[in-house]
Amino acid sequence: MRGVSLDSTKADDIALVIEEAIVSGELAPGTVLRQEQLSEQFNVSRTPIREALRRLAALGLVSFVPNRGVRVRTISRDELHEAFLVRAELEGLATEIAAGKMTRELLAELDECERRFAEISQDLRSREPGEERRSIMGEWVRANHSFHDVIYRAADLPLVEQLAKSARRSFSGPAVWAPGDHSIDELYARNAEQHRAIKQALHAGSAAGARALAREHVLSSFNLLETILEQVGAQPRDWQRGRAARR
Amino acid sequence: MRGVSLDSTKADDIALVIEEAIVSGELAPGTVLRQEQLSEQFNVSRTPIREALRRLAALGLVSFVPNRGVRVRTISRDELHEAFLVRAELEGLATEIAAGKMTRELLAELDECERRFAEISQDLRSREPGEERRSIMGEWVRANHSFHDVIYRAADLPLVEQLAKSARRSFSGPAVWAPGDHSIDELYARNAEQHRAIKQALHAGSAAGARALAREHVLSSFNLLETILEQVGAQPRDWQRGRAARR
DNA sequence: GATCCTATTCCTGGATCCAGGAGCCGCTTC
DNA sequence: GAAGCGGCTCCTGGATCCAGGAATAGGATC
Repeated sequence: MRGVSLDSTKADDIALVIEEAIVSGELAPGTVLRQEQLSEQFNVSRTPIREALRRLAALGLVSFVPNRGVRVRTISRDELHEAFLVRAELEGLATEIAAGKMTRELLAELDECERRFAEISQDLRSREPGEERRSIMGEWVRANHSFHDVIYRAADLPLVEQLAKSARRSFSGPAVWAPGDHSIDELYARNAEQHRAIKQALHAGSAAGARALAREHVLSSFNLLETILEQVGAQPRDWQRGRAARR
Repeated sequence: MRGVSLDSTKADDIALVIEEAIVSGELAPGTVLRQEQLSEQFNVSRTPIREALRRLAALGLVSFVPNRGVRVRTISRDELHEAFLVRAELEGLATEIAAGKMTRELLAELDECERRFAEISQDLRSREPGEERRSIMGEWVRANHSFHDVIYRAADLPLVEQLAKSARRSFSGPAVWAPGDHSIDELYARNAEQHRAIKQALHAGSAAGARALAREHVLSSFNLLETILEQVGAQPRDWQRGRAARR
């Protein structure tokens, strides 16, 4: 395994790797995770694997059925909606608090992130759908996160940050929408505009404005996302109790 | 162990018991949890204990230091504040959503919970400080929870509910404040009033009003709590890396 | 007498082993 | 031919065993 940090257990390392795989969409929702398979994949015994899976289960990334194993959690549209509602409130809160704590350095950093994000958004929209677009999309997601991370840093609310990120995690965006779809261009444009507005509100020190903007930013992402999902025809499957149910 | 539900592993059962012990304050913050001690206490091997501890660590109830064990998480005033901020937003959200979904049955149930809560609050205030007061306080906490639970049930937002409860959990109220202290009588009175107001807003179907009331309800609890903690003189200890750090 | 080094002990993390539950397949029986 | 029953296999959950890190106490050295 690359990057095994000192002062961490194998279980923790493995949990992080699996988590990353789930969030990135590499492990599709519904995938069954076999302890033995994972243990040989990571060259460890099943013990740390089980501890890692316990952790992921507690975080809600996998669902756990006693004596029957774990599988990557599928998320229903309702749950997705809820996750966005929560994020909207928490990001609103964090941004409100941040408004009163922005230093000159943080504002500069925010400007830079905003600029970069706008640049990448523009870049993305100018490209034709295709494979190279997918790679840039990774950049886009990262830039998006950096922007919000600056705000979290300013707000200095670790718990809020952790919860919001965990809610953000519950939806592995790029893994779902088709990168070769121009209908998300609207998302790029709108998001960039919203980031700009949030940035300005923070410059102005407007706590209430920043909160409202951040909240709407998240909610509008959900609305747009929902229409995209409808077009793509994503089908959230219920899977409790498994395979060829009946017949 | 009492109440081992079928279709659950020992690790899960144990995690729940320990969680309860932590939340109720039976296990004081800072307590070191030894695997072997727990294993003989529950009459199991260390394996399920470790899995239970992993789960609690993921939930944030204990902090985990590799090779050095776990201890019950101490919470700083800042963290406590944050937890209340989060709860305020989430309860506000849930209550807003609930406002549009209240059925006749739910309203009746809410009335009953509100009535009971007011009754217990009144009962508590009329008593002199003492041991019997502590037992009633348990009733009070339960009644308080039931009231909010009705709202969560109406809102039908499991994720929000889960997160809010986890935030609520982060502070084990009755374990901290002294039951023989009349300064919290104000809390009882104010909480009862606020419950009544929230109930009325839900009857009126006022989503915005219900949200604001619920949010302020939580925030005001924190404010009052803070003054009480100051009186009691609670001292949140940092403990990272243990004891005699450099004299 | 104080400090640094070392050995011992304790405890956690990981590996391996064993028991039991769940699904499946084939056989039997009606 | 279909349904019910019993055994087989796979896989998880739990117990036990082993290795290594951390703290401590004791001794050696300055």
